[in-house]
Amino acid sequence: MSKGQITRQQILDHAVALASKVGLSGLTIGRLADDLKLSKSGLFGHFQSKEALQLKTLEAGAERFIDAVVRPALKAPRGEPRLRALLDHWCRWPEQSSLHGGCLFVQAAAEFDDLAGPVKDLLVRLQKDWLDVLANAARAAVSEGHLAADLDVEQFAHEMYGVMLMYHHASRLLGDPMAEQRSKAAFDSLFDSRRPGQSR
Amino acid sequence: MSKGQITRQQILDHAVALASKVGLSGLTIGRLADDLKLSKSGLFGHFQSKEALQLKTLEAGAERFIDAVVRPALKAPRGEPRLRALLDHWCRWPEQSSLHGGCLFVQAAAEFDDLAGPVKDLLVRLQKDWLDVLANAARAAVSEGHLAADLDVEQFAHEMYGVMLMYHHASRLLGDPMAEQRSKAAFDSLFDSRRPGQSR
DNA sequence: GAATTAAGCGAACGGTCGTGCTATTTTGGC
DNA sequence: GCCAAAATAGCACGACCGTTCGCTTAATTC
Repeated sequence: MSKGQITRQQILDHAVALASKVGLSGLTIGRLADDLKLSKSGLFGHFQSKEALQLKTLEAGAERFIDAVVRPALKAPRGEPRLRALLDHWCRWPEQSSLHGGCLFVQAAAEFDDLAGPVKDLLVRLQKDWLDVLANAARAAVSEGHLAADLDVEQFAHEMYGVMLMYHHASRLLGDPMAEQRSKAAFDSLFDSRRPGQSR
Repeated sequence: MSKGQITRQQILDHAVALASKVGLSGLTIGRLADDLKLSKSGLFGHFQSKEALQLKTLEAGAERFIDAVVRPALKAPRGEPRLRALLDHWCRWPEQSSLHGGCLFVQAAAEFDDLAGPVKDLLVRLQKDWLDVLANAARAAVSEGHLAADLDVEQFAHEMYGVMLMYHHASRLLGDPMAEQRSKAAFDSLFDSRRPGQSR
């Protein structure tokens, strides 16, 4: 890997962490350069615009997300254990990836939800991919017999992500010490009400 | 009401709408002044700092929230109907209050979740109040016999807000046309699994 | 209607923003 | 060890940021 690619990677590492705190808009080339002891123009040269930096930062964040959440969860057995692992790893992924500002995507979602453009497009694609991951895991749980055969897996993924979003909100903004417990309970009852043979 | 208070109110009206799009940090005195055909300094004089403007904007948003969500829902009968009304009005409150950028508080939550200071403090207070409203409505549903007597009402409020957050995410960021339907279904099953006499 | 206060304007301040240039240094292949 | 190429620095730019000041105009009070 060439020198340029190395520093580029270092930049993105820090950019992901910084953006999790201040958002992709709050992400600033000057601030980034100061932190990394580069000149503004030197750093700028790696990307050709701020928008490109934002896009690369999102992509880098997605890679870290896969490493911290998706891949580890794949080690858990298909079905219920894997779904639980996805929830667990999701709750821990910001701190585990040293994102002291919480989940990068939750942050970005609020910023870009009504700001059309390439950044939003990428973000939407990533979030849909994530919902697909959840839906596929739910589908596997169905075929394992852990969830009801007639389950709407997209609906399940939707509700499961809702539990995660609320965890993020409660733990980060409200500082609720019961946040994790609450979300686990929410997931439990979500799961329990969809078990096979459940009266619905 | 004096002249000053009138324009001050107009400023806050627009500030709430603008902040819902660009956030409380993206909210800019210059932009605000341009839109309202005021001078920057003239507008600035109404508040003495940007932080004060942010605080007043949050407060103004809270008033509009109460008018658009809480008060209308109180017209519905206690118990299940009122809970459903809270969900319905919450989903519609951004557009109903012409917040084209979605819920001001969801936006602000992402911005300030790790930015200590008076703005975050106020936001946290408002969000806790909102969860209390939900919990109290759930408590009423218990005493009406619509929900199980041993229900953990705070837990219920937590899960219900999660459904709302996911609605916001799905409808605004992802543009999912099924968002409302999904959230209604999520609420239904949340509610159904807590009915009195439900096996848990 | 005069006196007093409030409201708003315009210009300016020091900063930081993203983004261009042009040099200079560093790197890597020969 | 040379030389082209890549990486980085330095500097400047226009724009906008929050904030301050002194001034004018408008509203309120007596």
